[in-house]
Amino acid sequence: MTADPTPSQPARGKRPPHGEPVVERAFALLAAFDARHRSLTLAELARRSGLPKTTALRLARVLTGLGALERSEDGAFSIGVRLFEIATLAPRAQGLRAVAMPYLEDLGLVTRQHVLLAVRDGEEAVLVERLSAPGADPVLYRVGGRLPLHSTGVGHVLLAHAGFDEQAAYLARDRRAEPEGVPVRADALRRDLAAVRRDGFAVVARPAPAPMVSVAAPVRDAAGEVVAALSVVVPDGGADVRHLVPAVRTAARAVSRGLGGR
Amino acid sequence: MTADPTPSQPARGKRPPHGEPVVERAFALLAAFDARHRSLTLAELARRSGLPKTTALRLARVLTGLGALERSEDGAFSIGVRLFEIATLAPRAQGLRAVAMPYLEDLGLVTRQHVLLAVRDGEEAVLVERLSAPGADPVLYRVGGRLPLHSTGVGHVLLAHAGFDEQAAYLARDRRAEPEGVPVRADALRRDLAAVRRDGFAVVARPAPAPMVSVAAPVRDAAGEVVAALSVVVPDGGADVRHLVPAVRTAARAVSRGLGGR
DNA sequence: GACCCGCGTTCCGTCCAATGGAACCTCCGG
DNA sequence: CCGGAGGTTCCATTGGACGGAACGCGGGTC
Repeated sequence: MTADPTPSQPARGKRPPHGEPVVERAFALLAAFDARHRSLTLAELARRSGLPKTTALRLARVLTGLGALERSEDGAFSIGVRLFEIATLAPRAQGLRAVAMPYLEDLGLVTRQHVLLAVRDGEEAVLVERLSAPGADPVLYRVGGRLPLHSTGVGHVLLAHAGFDEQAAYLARDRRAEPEGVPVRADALRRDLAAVRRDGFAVVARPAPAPMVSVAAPVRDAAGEVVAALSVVVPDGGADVRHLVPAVRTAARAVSRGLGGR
Repeated sequence: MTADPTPSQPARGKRPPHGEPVVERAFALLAAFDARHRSLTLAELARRSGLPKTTALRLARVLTGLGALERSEDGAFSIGVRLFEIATLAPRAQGLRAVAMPYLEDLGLVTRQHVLLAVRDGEEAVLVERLSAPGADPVLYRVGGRLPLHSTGVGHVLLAHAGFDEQAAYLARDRRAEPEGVPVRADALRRDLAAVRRDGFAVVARPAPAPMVSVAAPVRDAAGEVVAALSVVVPDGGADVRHLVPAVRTAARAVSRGLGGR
């Protein structure tokens, strides 16, 4: 028995010392999708989530059974409608959107360009809604996508009203470049944010692909806390955009009132 | 060992013979939320999901860490923005919505009432988008909510183009009442569905709370499969609603073209 | 036509992550 | 002062999760 014709014993099923908790792994599968990858094969899913193929398959099947994922006839996975259904119950996303929608539409009809509604999640803003007029210029951000806090109108509003500590942490670390490599000066940004708090609105210009200007205002909840920001984005024609300020602020206050705030 | 001074040994940590898989339990927590319960305390979460309090807390914390749930200062849980972000990647929900939006808006401006966009999920329709004109009548369904397949315009369209087996199964079993208790005749419904397939649109009246009529048409993908339905809902004034048919069909075809279909 | 590669899938021996009762704290209302 | 409910930590136990091996298959290369 020294010379074994099968040199390696089977050694089936070895769980490696440290596996992340199951739920986190399942979530990693969901997180493997992004705007450029809305449909993934099992192999892609396994690669992008960093999970072994077998584990990815098992979990993906469970998620498919729950409706969180869907599987098309060719075997590819995508995010399921059931997950969308649950996500519509998020107070800060769909809940907010529901009360804001009419006012956003009004604003869109008046300005005939883009209207954005965003909330802050950590160090970025998440776009909750975007309305774009048919003739409007390039498409900037995607609903459900993330925007940087510096360099966008809604970002400035959200950052200006963030908690003191969070704001300080952001300013200390995260002053990367954004449009095409221009670094953001922390002290200039700090002054801007103070002005936003004082004036109740933000105006941010972006030379990026096409020159655009954004006018944004805060949305408050019943407790007076800033919970979202709303903005219009128009082409920067050098003309005066200040005349948009009253409309944007009025719309933001209307939404706030819809939330029970002032 | 017959008379034990401490009658019950500690017996800590007893895993009951059958626990559902972890992922399903985590999902049960998410599924505990609904339109009337968008914010739940730990105790409510445990009750509604059927999980022990301890387990509910542990899983809810994991989900909170992942961003699927959020916890407010008063300790209540709600669906998180991160989950919304992922859900926007669902091709059949947000993906569809993105291409349909402009046409829905056009339709809304023309009819000045409600515009609906829905997909089928099992034996129900899920509302992907709803646009309501400011002056429009009562609010019927919620984005992300579910509609019955019989008794709604989009439902008829989706059911009419469902797979043969699924349609037969639905007709055999599920002819419950809907508006206020009127049972649906299977044979009548079957005739209606045939007409929908033949004519390319559906007209469904509802006496329910206020009398409304819905005109719906199918949306097809690149392969020609019906993947969604789109409709306008207007008050039933006895007037002719047929004049809405061309507009609805045109919009539906425009969306289909946007999906790469005919 | 033999070979290789990548994908999706099933199988199953191993073992650690998940489990939930006990116990403690706090905050109410009576 | 006490009973009840909500939220939390602790921890002994074990069954569900794990993933390498192995297979069938389709498509590309030599």
